[in-house]
Amino acid sequence: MAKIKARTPLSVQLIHQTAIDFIEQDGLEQLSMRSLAKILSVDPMAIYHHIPNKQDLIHGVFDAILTEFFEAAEPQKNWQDTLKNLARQFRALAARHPRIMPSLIASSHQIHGITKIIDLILGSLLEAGFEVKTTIQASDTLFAFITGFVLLEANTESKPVSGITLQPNSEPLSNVERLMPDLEDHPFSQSFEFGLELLIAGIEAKQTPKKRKPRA
Amino acid sequence: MAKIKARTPLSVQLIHQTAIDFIEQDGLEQLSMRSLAKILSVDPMAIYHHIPNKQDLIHGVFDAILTEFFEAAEPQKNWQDTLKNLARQFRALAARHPRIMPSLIASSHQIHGITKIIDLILGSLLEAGFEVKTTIQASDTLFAFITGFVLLEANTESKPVSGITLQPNSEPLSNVERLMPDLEDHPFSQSFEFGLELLIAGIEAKQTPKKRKPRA
DNA sequence: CAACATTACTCTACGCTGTAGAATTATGTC
DNA sequence: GACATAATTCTACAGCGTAGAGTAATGTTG
Repeated sequence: MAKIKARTPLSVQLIHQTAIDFIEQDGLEQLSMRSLAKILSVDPMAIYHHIPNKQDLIHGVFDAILTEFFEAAEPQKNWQDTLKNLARQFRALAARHPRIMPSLIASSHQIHGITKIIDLILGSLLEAGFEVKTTIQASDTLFAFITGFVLLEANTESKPVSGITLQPNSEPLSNVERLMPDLEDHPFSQSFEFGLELLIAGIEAKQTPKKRKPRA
Repeated sequence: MAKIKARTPLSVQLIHQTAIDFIEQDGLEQLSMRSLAKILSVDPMAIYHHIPNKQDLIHGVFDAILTEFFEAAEPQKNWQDTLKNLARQFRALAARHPRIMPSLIASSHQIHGITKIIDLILGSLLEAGFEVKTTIQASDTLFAFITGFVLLEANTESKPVSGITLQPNSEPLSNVERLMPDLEDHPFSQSFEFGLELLIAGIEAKQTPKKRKPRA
């Protein structure tokens, strides 16, 4: 009884990609080493020959996803455009991976790629001539806005859009109720651009006059 | 063999409070129905008589925590102060519950209290005379900033502060490395105030002239 | 080809999880 | 005391992550 299966050998990349597809389809909470192994037509423990444990698997998935981002977040011709592009690309990534990004953001510590994003932001601002203090403050603010927005958007989209879950509670939530049609019509892109432009303009206003133009 | 234990009867409140204490001490990932039951000196299944399942338990904990917030987020004498106070109180809540709030924010959909916060923000802006469109955009932006910031702060604090986990990767992360002393010295409060003031000022600038003062 | 070393994978098992359903105990009412 | 109802416990199941030992595939050397 010869075995017919000429199986493609397992690899870290294949495992990551399969996990990404799985999560995007069924959600992270459904992902188990066993369910993943089943898709790979492999014993669950085989995965452990390539990846030390489930946490590392998930972190690996996160970092794999983020490499997509770095390819698109190239520096632009001024720091404003660089940061705007960075923000938009991060949001675009979330649109491509709507079920992975929220978890990624929620556990952003320990993920190398996230530190790299902060590094990009810091670098842009420093190069633009901002003081260290302003740079840190602006970076924190921008990073908070971007990640918070992506999370808000993902959480809102994933909730039963029509017929928002209004518990029969005492308080009326009058504004959300009253604005519900407007809220549903209003595209998140506009809110994102609103906040992004507002922040960049506000940061721009903090530039110390002497270095208005970096030197070019 | 008479049983001596005059046990205090279980209740939803007691369960929630015990869970809160547990999570704040050992982390949400350590919380199981069994570990919680052990602290309550009760069979695990006893909890199910008061709470339908673990998800509801956690959501209950989240909403319980948020009631603390609403007591402190009273309206101030103008919309700017109301929103600043709301933001600061939310951050203060996160400081009091550093291990619960990140998870709360990450799964903010489905949590009634979160919808109530958005309602507060929307209400403040509407009452201040902003157009519906601007109100929604400003609300989304502010909410994103606040939650994103709290998440950033919590994630940063919980990571091994000294000796940041710099993987031996190719890229150097030069800016984060170079600024590390400054980053560690810089208090998050300052970044938070920086972003908050910047956003409120930016939103203020979008007020349509005619309604500069609501009418009073 | 055979013999062996190394790598990749599978099998079995353990202690943990959430929770369904039945059995039991405690409590309140008459 | 008798009974109804509510609160708690017992037992059990399917699933989880993964340790450790065993087996099969592959590569290397004669």
